[in-house]
Amino acid sequence: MHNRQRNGQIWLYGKFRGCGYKLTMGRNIILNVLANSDKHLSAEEIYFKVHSLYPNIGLTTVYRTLEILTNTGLVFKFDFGDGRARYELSQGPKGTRHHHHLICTNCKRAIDYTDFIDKEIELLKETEKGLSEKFNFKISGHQILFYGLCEKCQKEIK
Amino acid sequence: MHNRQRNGQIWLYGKFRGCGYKLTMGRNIILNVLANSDKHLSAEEIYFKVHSLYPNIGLTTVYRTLEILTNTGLVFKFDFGDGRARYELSQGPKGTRHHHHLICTNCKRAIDYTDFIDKEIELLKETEKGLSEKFNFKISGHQILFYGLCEKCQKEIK
DNA sequence: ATGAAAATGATTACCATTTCCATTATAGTT
DNA sequence: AACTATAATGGAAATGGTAATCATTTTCAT
Repeated sequence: MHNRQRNGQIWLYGKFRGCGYKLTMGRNIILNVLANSDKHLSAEEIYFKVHSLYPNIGLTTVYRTLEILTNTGLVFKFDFGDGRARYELSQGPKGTRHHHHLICTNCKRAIDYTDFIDKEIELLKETEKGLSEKFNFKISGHQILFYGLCEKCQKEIK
Repeated sequence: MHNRQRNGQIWLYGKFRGCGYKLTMGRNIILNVLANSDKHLSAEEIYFKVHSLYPNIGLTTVYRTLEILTNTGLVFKFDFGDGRARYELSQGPKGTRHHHHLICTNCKRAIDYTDFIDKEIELLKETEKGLSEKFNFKISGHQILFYGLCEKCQKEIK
């Protein structure tokens, strides 16, 4: 059992340890939850999932771990404007899984999309280069959000 | 004096009244502050500025007015990820002043840029069209953020 | 000027996130 | 495997931005 937990997300261990952090049970389970779930979970949602697997992990640890993961770049932290942050693993075993988001301004739900990403990425790279030079800004990432009304909310509001 | 206040941002009145809202002193001053200041102010910053001009306007009114302005599209509300929302007028007397942001992950400062916007906008329009169709999503706006280290923080951290 | 409706501000409530600190677990070294 | 310095933990309380409440005041069409 102890072993099963530990074998969950082997590919992450190196990164974690490499930054000088200890790999604890709590952190391991949080990584597992992130890796095995649908994307953009809130801290509280993560806490509930973690808690159901391992009840003596506190919300504090979840927040702390998410902060570390965000700072080391293992996890992306998003703010969709509903007052709670969302977190998702920046890459899976199959490599990066970059995507952008569509946010419903009514129900706050987020849809991921990877369509059109290729063309976007190409433009973004160019833009990043230009911006880096002009503002002497070292760019490490980007976030693209489209706001609007989802199918369901369009009907409800009309 | 009363008159001076009232003449500040004439071009906005129509929009405001057109939505069925009354034009009060407080709202007028908040609009003036937004129109005359550097961009992306937080609610509290707006409150302080408003308060120095007209001390009996409360923080509640600032929040309420900003909410109205955001809902009616007169103001954009941004979330740069530091826990407080930023607000800016969506257009000035000279028309729209759309721009994107560069956020320093260290000092949280935001830089506006309008360079490269044209090419970006073109791509975004295409993307919006594709996404609308695919997800049946009625897109009303977008937000593009680049994260990184500003010139100053690059030196300090190194 | 008048009155219905909307706006106001002070306070309180809310809720996500952080801080504090005494206790416990980790991992490198014997 | 036991030891130890150090980092990690969790519960409770604090924080801080924003929203709700409600009695009072202001706005604006008449």
